[in-house]
Amino acid sequence: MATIRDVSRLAGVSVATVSRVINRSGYVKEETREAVLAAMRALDYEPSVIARGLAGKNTATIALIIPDILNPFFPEVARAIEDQANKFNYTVILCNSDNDPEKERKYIQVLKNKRIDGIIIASYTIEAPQILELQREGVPVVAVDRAFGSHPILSFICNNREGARMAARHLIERGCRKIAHISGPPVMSAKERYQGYVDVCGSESRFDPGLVAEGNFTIEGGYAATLELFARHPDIDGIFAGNDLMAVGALKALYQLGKSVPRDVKIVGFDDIALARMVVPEITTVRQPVYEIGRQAMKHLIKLINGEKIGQKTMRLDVELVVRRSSGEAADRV
Amino acid sequence: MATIRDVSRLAGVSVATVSRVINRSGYVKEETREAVLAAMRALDYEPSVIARGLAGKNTATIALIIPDILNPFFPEVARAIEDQANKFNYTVILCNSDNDPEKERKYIQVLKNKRIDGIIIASYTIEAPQILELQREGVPVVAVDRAFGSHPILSFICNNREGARMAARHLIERGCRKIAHISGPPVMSAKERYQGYVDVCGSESRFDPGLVAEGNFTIEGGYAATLELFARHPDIDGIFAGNDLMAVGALKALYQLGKSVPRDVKIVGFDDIALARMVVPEITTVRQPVYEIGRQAMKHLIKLINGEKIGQKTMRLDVELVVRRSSGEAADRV
DNA sequence: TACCTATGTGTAACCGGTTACACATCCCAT
DNA sequence: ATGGGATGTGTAACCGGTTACACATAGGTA
Repeated sequence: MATIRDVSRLAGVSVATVSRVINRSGYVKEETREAVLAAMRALDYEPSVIARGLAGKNTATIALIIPDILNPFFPEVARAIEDQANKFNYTVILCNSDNDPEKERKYIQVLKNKRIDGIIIASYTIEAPQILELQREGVPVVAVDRAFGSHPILSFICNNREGARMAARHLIERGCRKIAHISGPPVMSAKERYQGYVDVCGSESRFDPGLVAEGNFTIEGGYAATLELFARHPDIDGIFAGNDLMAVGALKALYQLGKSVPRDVKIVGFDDIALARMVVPEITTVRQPVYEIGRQAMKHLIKLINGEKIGQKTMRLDVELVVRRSSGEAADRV
Repeated sequence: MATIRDVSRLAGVSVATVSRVINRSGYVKEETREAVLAAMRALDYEPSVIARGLAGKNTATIALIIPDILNPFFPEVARAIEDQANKFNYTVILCNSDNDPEKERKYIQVLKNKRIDGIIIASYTIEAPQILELQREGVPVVAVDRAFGSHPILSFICNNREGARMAARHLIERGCRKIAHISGPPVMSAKERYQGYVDVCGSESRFDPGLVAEGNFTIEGGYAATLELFARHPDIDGIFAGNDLMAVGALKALYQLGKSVPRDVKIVGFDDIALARMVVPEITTVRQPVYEIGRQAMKHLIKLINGEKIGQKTMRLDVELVVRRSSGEAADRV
């Protein structure tokens, strides 16, 4: 690998000049610039990221901290971010935090030590003070799937409450009279979705707090919650699950109970992960613009890295109801 | 952040001595060692990974190159590797290559420039020469889910052919008389699985090359292949899909065709990704020890990084048949 | 006693970039 | 003519580690 001194020697200039050409900084005569570029090409030279990192420049590396890549929601986030990062010649370090604050802290420590340029974080556990501390230390941070109230933290999140309302309204329109909700764990997005459900169904005459059960955002949780709900209310005819995984769990439970979806019970999920289209019947769901969230997160992280002053607050993206078979009217063999 | 010179000053020794303590290299008097350690603790010192990287040492970073994290097989690989890497204080850069050789080449270029310590690669497209070239340049490489014949390349892969035989035999045992195969794209693992299927079913009197269709390892592919197969042979009663995704596609197609699984048709997949347990009925499949493959890959990559001389060849791990509902005998409402 | 080896530590160069500062021109306004 | 800003380039220090080499001392052996 050629070094900057090799280039400077070949071009007959000093390393400072080569550096100026590379960084488009300071003054360089056009002729000199071309000579340097020619030398760089001739030597197939590429500046060492490590060396520039040490010299205080960017390392062209960002970190993505997520709870668990095995949760099918996160590969979609990761892919969006990786694509976007790639476009800007950034490289992504993947960190699974398992929602373990200790693991998170350790990771952040290591990442700072590696002088990564910024962090995109999707975590239920991290709190505002920790992020503000990072910012103070000069590490740009963008949050996704999580908001931090009025703290000056840039975060991209979807309109959970409105999405939940759309889901509930859709079930009502499809003729459901008794609509249950499988909620996520007590984290922001789950709470907002619950709120949306209550906005629409809370005033119904048939409403009952027993129509809500917690499913922890997992298939198993959705399965168990569904069994629990039907034990309490055998006449439930609509389920709004707080995410698609739990909707799939509900589907399995209903199959177990001998109920037909959508004939006997209609289901709506949230997120629109690929899994929603993999099962039979395909699941009606509220589509989060995950790819767009990833794109925006990365785009803005780069702005922060480049020192642009941008307003740091919660950005809400619109959701969209995607109607599929699980809430369809047609008789169904399942 | 404290530097090595801060530590050396506080401990009253030279930076060389501090470095010796950090790296357990050379001679250091026990007393001195303790003084240095105390100073390090007092200053909350951690050596800069960037600086050691520049000075020719490891960067404690490895890269994982996979085709696409959206393919549900790869999050499982990624998680195993990340866990293991973490345990040894390594950090993982995630690279989606989309099986695009050009993208792969570019990534490898960037990774070399970042002086990563090694690469774990799962790619259908990369060929032996490129890996051997990397090795020559001093970059340790381990392949997973892919083998390179007799080339001195360390790779971890499962026993595809034997697994396929187990799947086919299982279908026969469950009473299937006409067993079709949905094959993957023309890559090594798919070919081996196809071979295993032929080993068992090729000699059956009812065997016919028309019982094989290609499904490209995707749900859509499995779906289309199934429709195609049944158009040719409406009496197929068993399907061995080359992976779980295609098995799920087959499931959807059979539902479409009004066939009941497992009553009319039994299905066996391959891999045992989480999805196999998410659908109804759950899919019988040949379990690849993905986590173990990841563990071994990382473990051996570290050995290579540390310069240990280890035999570099293909390591095959055993598979296991996991019987679930899709090949069960009970009548089924699906 | 003289010499050798093992032990212990410091100095300074080096990894490959960036950049503050110095210095030299050139051109223009006064 | 002259002072001053814009332009152009080089020298050398610096980022924070590693390590070759030099040097000092201690203990053992011939």
